[in-house]
Amino acid sequence: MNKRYSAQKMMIENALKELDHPTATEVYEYVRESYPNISLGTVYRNLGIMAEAGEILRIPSGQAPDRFDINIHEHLHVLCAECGQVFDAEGHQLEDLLGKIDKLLEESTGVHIEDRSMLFQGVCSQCRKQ
Amino acid sequence: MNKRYSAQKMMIENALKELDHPTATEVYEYVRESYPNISLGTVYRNLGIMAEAGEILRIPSGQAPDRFDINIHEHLHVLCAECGQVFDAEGHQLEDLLGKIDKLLEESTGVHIEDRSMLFQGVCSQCRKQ
DNA sequence: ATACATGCAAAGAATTTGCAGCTTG
DNA sequence: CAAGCTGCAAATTCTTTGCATGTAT
Repeated sequence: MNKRYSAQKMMIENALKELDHPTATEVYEYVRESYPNISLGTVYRNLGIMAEAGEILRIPSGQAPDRFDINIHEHLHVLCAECGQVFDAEGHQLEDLLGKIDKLLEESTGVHIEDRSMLFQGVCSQCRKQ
Repeated sequence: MNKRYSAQKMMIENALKELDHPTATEVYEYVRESYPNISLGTVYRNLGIMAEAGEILRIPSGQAPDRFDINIHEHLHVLCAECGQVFDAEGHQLEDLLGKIDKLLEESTGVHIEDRSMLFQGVCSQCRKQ
């Protein structure tokens, strides 16, 4: 999967680093500034491949376009339902709580938890003011 | 929001009770068996309204169609990656931990959490034996 | 009555895909 | 050179919406 390293893929990776949880279109527009020839299809293709390979994270948001995250590190996402912005959260307290949840779930369901995807939603402080 | 109680809405609610986390299309097909005239648009419209009103849960899944859950009650889903079985989990300990996570997130991100969708994955005890 | 809901079909948005041509190893 | 990737555009898939008509309160 993704054997060759194209200039496009590098630019897409770079865009993911520069932008904050961008959508495919946002990545497209960012890369476009320095490389106008790139196509949206290529962006989608690469994001899909990378997400599939576990190199990046896909954040589904239901009614809005998916967002992508280059941060693989254990952390949670909080999505503002109003403006669509994604906030990151992490910390040892959070990890602690998540670990306890895993344990509870393993006890009650017998499933050995290996993976979790969680999305929290609400309204951010800025949107609440409006 | 949804002032009138149409036969269609009742059938959609019933479908949500009968089916396990169905997609809009699955609801449509279920209702259709007893009421062939219902339209997919109506199903989407009602699911959207109900989700918006907090009467049901929308579960975004990224590349697949969204799923809907009539169970508003605090509970988690644990999916066996091997056999595909979905386990439900709930309890006051779990709620306690989730509440704490909400609080932490609100403190660190400023977002007032109103909704969360979480999916845990692993291998169930039965599949582990094989 | 009349405000709201429906069915239908068309529109819209997000994402995927087929294919010919260019690129990388 | 061959396998893979790109750009383009058309196709798919999921979801929403406009409008004329039906229906619950």
